[in-house]
Amino acid sequence: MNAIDNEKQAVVRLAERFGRVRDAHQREQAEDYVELIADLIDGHGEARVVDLAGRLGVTNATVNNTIHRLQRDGLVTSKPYRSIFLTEEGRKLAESARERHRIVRAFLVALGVDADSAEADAEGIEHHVSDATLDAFRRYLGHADAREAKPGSFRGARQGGA
Amino acid sequence: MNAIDNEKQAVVRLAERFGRVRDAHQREQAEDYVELIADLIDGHGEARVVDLAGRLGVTNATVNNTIHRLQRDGLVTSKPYRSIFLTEEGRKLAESARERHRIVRAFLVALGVDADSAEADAEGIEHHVSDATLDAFRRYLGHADAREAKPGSFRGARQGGA
DNA sequence: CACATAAGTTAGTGAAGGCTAATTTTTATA
DNA sequence: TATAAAAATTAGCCTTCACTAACTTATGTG
Repeated sequence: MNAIDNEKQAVVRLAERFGRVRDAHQREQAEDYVELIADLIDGHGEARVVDLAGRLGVTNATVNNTIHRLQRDGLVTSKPYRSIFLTEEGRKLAESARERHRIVRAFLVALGVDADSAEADAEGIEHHVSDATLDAFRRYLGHADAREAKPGSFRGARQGGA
Repeated sequence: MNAIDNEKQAVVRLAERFGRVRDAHQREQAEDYVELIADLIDGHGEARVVDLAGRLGVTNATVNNTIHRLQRDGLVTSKPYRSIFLTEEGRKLAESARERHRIVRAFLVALGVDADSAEADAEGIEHHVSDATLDAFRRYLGHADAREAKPGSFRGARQGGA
């Protein structure tokens, strides 16, 4: 019953409570946005439309539309011509998305996938891993760490083939 | 340079050639449809709108729309009020989707994920694994098979934690 | 064979999510 | 401070993908 579990439950409740942000694709987009917004705030001090647009590969106008949806759904706040902030719920969603992203990426790297592919695939996979799978990834990382300590054993052959 | 590689290249060429079926979400939907159509043809002898609708959880009308798009994009053929067939290109796409699905599912099971979660997650993950990651999964399955033969070593602890 | 039911299709609606072009606001700088 | 550039917004358009309701075609059974 740790902090992450609490957040996970909050996210589940959130998903159930809000009629909107209901189907998988919308949830994915919401997660991508709040995760990116959190990263921008941490890295730049603020998240602006133009930064999101650049990183997501869409136009400012598209980001603007999406931000309005996210605001309607209670995940972000922003006043016209000002930068974007996460609500408490948005922050929780971002945290849990980041955590999954981090684990998936680390898992793929531990499995022997090159860093670029691992990052690219983690981006897509993070939205589709159940708790059961995420736990399996965590377990594997635990064992991989243990093997790291006493070298000589198998750790994913033929790294870097792309 | 095996048969699967040839198909993979064909799929890549297909994706590049057709202006349509261009973005990730559409590609995923196309893969889901052709994979399901292939399964239905193998299992029932034919793929009908009503079967697709039932399995995908959408209405007949929605399936109809999508089938028209897939037909436009050269992946399926169907005459009004008749069942649906895959084109050669559709069949190749279905094959490669099935192969990825199979590997992802087997990999998750080998990692200790329960069968139901593995199946559910594979459905989503299969669309997001690069060749590099798929190779890593295959390698792990190879090693897991080897360990299977001489028991006693690690094979994913604490199975069955939904 | 008639006709009820199942399956498939069409028409019309709506939201999501993308774009461009035009406009407004903010910011930076000459 | 005036003004140019950057950023944000709005308006209008498009496709996808979902729905319901109404209709047509196929199918199976009395």
